[in-house]
Amino acid sequence: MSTRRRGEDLENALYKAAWQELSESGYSGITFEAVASRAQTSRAVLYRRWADKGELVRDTIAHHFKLFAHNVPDTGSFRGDLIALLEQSNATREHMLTGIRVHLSGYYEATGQSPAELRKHVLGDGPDVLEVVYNRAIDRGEVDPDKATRMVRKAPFAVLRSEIMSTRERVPQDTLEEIVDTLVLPLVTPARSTV
Amino acid sequence: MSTRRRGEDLENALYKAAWQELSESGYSGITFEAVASRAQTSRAVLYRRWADKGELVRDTIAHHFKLFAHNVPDTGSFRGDLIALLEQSNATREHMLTGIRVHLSGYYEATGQSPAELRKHVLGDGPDVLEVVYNRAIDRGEVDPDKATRMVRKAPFAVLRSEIMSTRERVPQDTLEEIVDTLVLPLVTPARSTV
DNA sequence: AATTTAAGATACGAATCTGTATCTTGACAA
DNA sequence: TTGTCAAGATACAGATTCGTATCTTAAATT
Repeated sequence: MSTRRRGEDLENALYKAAWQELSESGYSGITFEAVASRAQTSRAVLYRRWADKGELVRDTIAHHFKLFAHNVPDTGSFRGDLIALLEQSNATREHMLTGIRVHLSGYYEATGQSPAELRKHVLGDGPDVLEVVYNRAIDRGEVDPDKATRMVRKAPFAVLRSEIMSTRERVPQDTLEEIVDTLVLPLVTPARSTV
Repeated sequence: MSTRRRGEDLENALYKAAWQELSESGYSGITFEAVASRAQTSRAVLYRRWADKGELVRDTIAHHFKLFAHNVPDTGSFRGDLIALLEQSNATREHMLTGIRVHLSGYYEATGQSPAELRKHVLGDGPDVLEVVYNRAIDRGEVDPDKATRMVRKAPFAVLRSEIMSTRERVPQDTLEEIVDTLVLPLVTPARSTV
């Protein structure tokens, strides 16, 4: 009657359940019980894979973000690229990693790990996607390198994060475009006069 | 032997303990047990005041932020006012309310309250401080009302929040000024030509 | 000084979570 | 088809938390 899941199917179901529990309850609130129940399996299945909460949480976070490795968008325009990046961030909720840090206060204490270690474990240390996009835009003359300060570059992601955190929802496409059009472009576009 | 605390003394000790537990463990992790223990009293004392975790958490948050009511700065310039607002936010960590929202995911589910309701309970609903500052600046001609969109107004606080969340520290004054000078002022300052 | 109030200690049964162990039975491979 | 492996169910003792109830004894009030 009931099919018995195996391999990847099962694994994915476990991670999905664990992620949901983690999002709702945080490190201190997540339980093997709740994860097993949500995944419609038994705790034994979980204990075969993870010895304790620390391992479960660490691997769950890593798995979740491994699914959504960022790729460098190439839409032909800076505006398009940046919106695409925000879309990725919006869809994959990678920014939640920062939010989740609040959620994980107990994790660091319990495991003795540092946020940096977790970040490395989760994201690896590849090249900075955002920098690629900006460099291309500067080459094209779409962006004034002097105006695109560190602060300005970070701003749209900060705003997106803030938006998500207060609504707890995915941000609509309009808003992403509004962020780029009203916040970023006016700040980084080179003065038209100097041609 | 041991003096027995009463009234405000006791109340403050309870709130302090509860806030610390809340910060570390979040809504799902906080327990009457732990709070009582940390406050060096017994659970009975807590149950006399709060019927359940929801009440305890709600009042704890409210109490914590009531200590830091915002007042409207009046420095004479828009730049000064905005920096002052950011300083207040930076100092009182009111922005943590948003961060804590992540921490409270379980709270909303458990109580059926909305973030807006909690915010109202915590901050009351006085006039919007930020709006006062902007209106004054518009009257002075320092700010172009058409440029100061909702998104632009929110941005500096989003950036500050983001900065805090990733460093878990208070943001230095330089950074606050950088936010205002490189992010906000260039966006909202009226065009000089139209005089 | 007498009275009232509530702090703080202790105990309770119920519920939940932990970690482990055992058993049956699908799913897969040889 | 047969054998192996692990999914999933169930049970266990121990720990923790819950909510309540009871008792004493400081600390305020009268």
